[in-house]
Amino acid sequence: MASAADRVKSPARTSVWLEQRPPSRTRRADQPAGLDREKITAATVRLLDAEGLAKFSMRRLAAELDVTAMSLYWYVDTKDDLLELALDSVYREITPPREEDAHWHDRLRELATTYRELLVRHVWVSPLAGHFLNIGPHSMLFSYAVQDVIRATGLPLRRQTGALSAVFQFVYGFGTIEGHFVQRSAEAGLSQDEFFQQAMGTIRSQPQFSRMVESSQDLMDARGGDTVEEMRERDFDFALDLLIAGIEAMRDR
Amino acid sequence: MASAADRVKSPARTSVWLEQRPPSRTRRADQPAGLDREKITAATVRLLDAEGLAKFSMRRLAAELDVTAMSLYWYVDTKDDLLELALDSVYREITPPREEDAHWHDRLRELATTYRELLVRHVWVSPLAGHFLNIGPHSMLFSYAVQDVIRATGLPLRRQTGALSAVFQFVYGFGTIEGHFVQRSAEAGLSQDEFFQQAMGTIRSQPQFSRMVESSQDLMDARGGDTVEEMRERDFDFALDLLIAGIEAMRDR
DNA sequence: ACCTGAACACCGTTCAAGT
DNA sequence: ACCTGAACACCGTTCAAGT
Repeated sequence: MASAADRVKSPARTSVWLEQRPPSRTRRADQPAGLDREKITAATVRLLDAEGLAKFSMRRLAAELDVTAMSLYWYVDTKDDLLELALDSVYREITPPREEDAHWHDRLRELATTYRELLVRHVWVSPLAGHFLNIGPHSMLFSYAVQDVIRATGLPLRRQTGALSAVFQFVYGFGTIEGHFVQRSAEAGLSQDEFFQQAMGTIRSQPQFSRMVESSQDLMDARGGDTVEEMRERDFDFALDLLIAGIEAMRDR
Repeated sequence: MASAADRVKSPARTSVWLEQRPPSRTRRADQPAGLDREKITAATVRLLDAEGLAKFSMRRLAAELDVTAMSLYWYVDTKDDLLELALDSVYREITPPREEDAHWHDRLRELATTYRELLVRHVWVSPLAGHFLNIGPHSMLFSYAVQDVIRATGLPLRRQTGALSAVFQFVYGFGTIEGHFVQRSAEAGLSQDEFFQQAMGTIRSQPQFSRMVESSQDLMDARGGDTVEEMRERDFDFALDLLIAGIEAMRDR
């Protein structure tokens, strides 16, 4: 039994960036609402930052642009296309450090930090980056910057994809969790420390969890740092040191 | 101006696992539809595996259980609660390796591999694990297994959270991307290799990408392995070796 | 105690029609 | 070329009502 979902336009599109249509859908002076892809994309990013991925809708975006939802479909085929455009556009914020003479340790640390900050600043990037192909021009530039740094490690070529994966999948995971925590704190109207204390308190008050919390108390105590942010900073720095040390060790093996 | 979203039940719930109500909502013989939380959770996992997170809805699940959507709300407060229950339940599949005498290298590799497989088998776990607190009983057991392994590394206590983060955030990111690729291939009705070839072909055919693809051709060529799966396997193994070497190096520093 | 039907306030998207 | 209104087939959730 064929459902509507089975009747797919030929061929199934996997990304906005692979569409054939000329990218000439740009603003013209006589356009009624003065829309174009850039304007729509910018508004999408603004809305996603302000209200989150869950609340974002074509109708909500249209209202923001003083237009009906349907007019957006003149510039974009689907909501997913729009999200892909928004996703790629924020990678512009990562300006690859072009000081090629710096030690790769520092270049790697800088790139990892910038990426982490991007994921925290735009929490919606993490789910979307996991979901789309992410081959837009700006994310491509980022991924080539990553490749450049890995090349500079001196690892044999056949090891480089694995090392790249170790470092940047870590940063992706770290930034995802961090961004989520920041967002939850803000939603609760609390500082990160207040939110952390409250969450721990609630968990500890549940008898079924007390045993588990105790067993990891030593880890928490030894983590060091007075605030949640400080602890996280130490963890991130140490993890990067660990990864760098790992790369050195594998290179000399 | 107060919107409906501002009027929040006191206090804002952050997890099913923190609800106060007695967990006594269990099956009784005389129940019309014979439902209970376990049955509903199991059906949720089945549906999520079969049709994905995007297509999952309360109405769809209800149909699967031969019941109206509203009857589900007797057992669960919101759709999110249900997703949290489903999420935690699959962590049951990770049975922590209880051979405490094995070398921590092997225990870490085994735990990482099991976690990776979980993320690939249930692609919907990755977005949910990023979104919820993930403090259910089964995920707790997993996270304590992780702590045990990290403890066995011999790293000083204050370094352990950072090392834990490096290893398991990497696995999370790796499994997320892998699961997504597997899913996309399956949706397109292609093997992973066919899908990969097709995607590369499409990208290469776009003039705006050819320059970029070329620049990373050497990396791809050197990656080794004849199939996508083989290349991925090598990358994963190497990344784990790198992380283990990094831990050793930091311990002796 | 458990389940249902009707209703509310939303979605993404299509299509024919307007300017 | 660009934008709209009406309509379709969906959502999650509430609430009063049934058994």
